[in-house]
Amino acid sequence: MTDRPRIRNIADLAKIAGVSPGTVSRALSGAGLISQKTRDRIQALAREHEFRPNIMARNLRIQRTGAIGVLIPLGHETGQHISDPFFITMLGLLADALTERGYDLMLSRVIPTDDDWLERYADSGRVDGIIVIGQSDQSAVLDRAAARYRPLVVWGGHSRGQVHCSVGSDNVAGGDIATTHLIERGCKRITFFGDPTPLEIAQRLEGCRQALARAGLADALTVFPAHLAAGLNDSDITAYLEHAETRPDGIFAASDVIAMSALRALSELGMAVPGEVKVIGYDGLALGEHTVPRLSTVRQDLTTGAHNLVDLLLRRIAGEDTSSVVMMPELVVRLSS
Amino acid sequence: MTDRPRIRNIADLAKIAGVSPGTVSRALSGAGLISQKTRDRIQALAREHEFRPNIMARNLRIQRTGAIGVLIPLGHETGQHISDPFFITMLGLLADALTERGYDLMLSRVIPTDDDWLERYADSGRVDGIIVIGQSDQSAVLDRAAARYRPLVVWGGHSRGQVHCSVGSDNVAGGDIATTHLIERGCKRITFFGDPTPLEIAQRLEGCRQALARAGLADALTVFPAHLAAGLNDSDITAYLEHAETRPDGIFAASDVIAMSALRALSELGMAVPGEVKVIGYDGLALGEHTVPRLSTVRQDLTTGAHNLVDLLLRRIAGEDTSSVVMMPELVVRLSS
DNA sequence: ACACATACCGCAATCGATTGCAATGACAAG
DNA sequence: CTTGTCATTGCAATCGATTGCGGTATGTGT
Repeated sequence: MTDRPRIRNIADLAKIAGVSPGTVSRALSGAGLISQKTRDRIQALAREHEFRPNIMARNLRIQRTGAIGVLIPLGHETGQHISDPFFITMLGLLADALTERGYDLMLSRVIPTDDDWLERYADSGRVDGIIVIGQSDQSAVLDRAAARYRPLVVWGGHSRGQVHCSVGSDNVAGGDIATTHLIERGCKRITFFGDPTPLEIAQRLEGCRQALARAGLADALTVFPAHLAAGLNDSDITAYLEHAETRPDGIFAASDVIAMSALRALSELGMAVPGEVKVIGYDGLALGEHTVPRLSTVRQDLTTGAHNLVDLLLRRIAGEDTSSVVMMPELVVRLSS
Repeated sequence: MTDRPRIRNIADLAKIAGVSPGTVSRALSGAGLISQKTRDRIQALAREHEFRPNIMARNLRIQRTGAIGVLIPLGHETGQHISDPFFITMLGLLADALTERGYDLMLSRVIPTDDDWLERYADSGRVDGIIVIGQSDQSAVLDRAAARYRPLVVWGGHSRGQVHCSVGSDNVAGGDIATTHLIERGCKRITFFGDPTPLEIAQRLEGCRQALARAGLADALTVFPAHLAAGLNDSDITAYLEHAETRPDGIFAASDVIAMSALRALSELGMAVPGEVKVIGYDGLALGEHTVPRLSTVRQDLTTGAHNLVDLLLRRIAGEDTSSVVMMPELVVRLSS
């Protein structure tokens, strides 16, 4: 074999090819003026020696990394895990969307301790742009970072006056849709399951109130601040349903995960769904298709959501200015309501 | 403000600090001989100007990236999505484990078209090490890459003679445990739900056969090659159960996701679980706690699995030689069996 | 006051690929 | 045979941080 001396960089390859490093670079990177003959020759040589140019060096020179950071701030609830079905679904979709566009995905879970975690990450030069999943309770941080760092988009609720560019569904409308559906099904005593600390949940609750008010049922609402995290809820929810003074005949869960917990609690208490209690979730996750009974829900189209996030981000990276996108959620009636 | 000229590198900062770039580097990176006084002064200056050293340049010089690549090959089944609950759970746990050890996680979905995707990725210099989740049908590729590229570990089944370092549960034992449990519960007609193309599934089926043989029920087994992907199964499974010549009284599903589909199909067909049919899954995912009835399963401890993966990988990065780890799975009896 | 050790700091090479500009060569027209 | 043109290729600076080595200032002991 002639590849005794391992080829470790473009200069080595240039030496055995009898050309300059610059020529090798042009031959391998595809672009640039170079004769077809030498290009073919050098590419063949590179293949033969299993040589691939070092990406880090390229990144440094080129000033781009080809990677997008996906950050998941877990501010309001430390119990909420990165393996939460919602995050995870979104993550998978983002991975697919970014791969299609030729970007890698750099995942970081963030537990905000200080208030410049986002700016630190942005300045580290590790990524070309950042997608944050969920505002959690970090809106201020997001706004401050967005003012200075352009390639940043956020999945979550949209509020008037926010500085950062966000993609999300209209949570108020979604809350309204869900509640209206329960009302149409004849529910008179509705309980909202969810802790309204994060913006999106608060908006869903607002939509819920709005629908009830319109129907003249303003005081038919109870709010039970269930955790977002799967698993933390189960005993709480069971206890709540068991001891509630007036049992609800309709449950609007702020997420599908919470709805699943509710379904199981109801089943254990022997309360028929949808006979005695009707249940509707929020998100439209795949797991809702597998519950018994199948879960009615308000679907946010996460697939186009992910595509929107990526699309806006890449346009921002290209220097464009983009405004937020609010998508319309959609009622999915299955068997739980 | 004095920060008119934006500080973009340590040379700029060195200039306004009146020292050399090298000194700034030493001051910021913590290590190196430097007086406490200048260190404090320079760090203060850096903070004041919101300067953070460029990671790419550092990576190039240091020859490490601080990132680990997590690859998910989707070889045997294109329908299987990255948002599959199992992948996603593993991904979340890996993200946590890697974060703890100070590494970032670079996610890539891989649809193997050629047979050097792994080596290409390894040589790109983008990451310090690679974790592959699931062998899929790529064992040959894994072995070839492992022979040359040290920092590589794989989640999945272990087979004699494999070259790559793997972490996983003993699938044969797991299959045995599940089947033995069904037998003890009195099942006489057992159906295995799962396509045994991937190594791990084949091993679970083998364990199943082994347990049946031991109990003298060798011909009590039917195999229905259900897809691994959630959602693709539902109509197939319903159709199968409806028309099967002899209805099973015990179902061993090769994954919890398949088991969920089976549970729902059974519920739709009005077959009582666990009364008429007993069901057991495999994996021990959180979603099994939310089904109705709660799903019995064979748990692989994914948390320690993820920690093992990270641990072995970091030791390999450090130059150590490590051998594969096979963890013992554990029976979790809930209400479906 | 002198020799010597010590602690800091600066210099400059280095990591590996990219790219503007200059230089070389080939080839055609005059 | 000379000059002009164009296509290729080489040269060297550059991206930004790190680090071994050598130099300078400071401090100690006599």
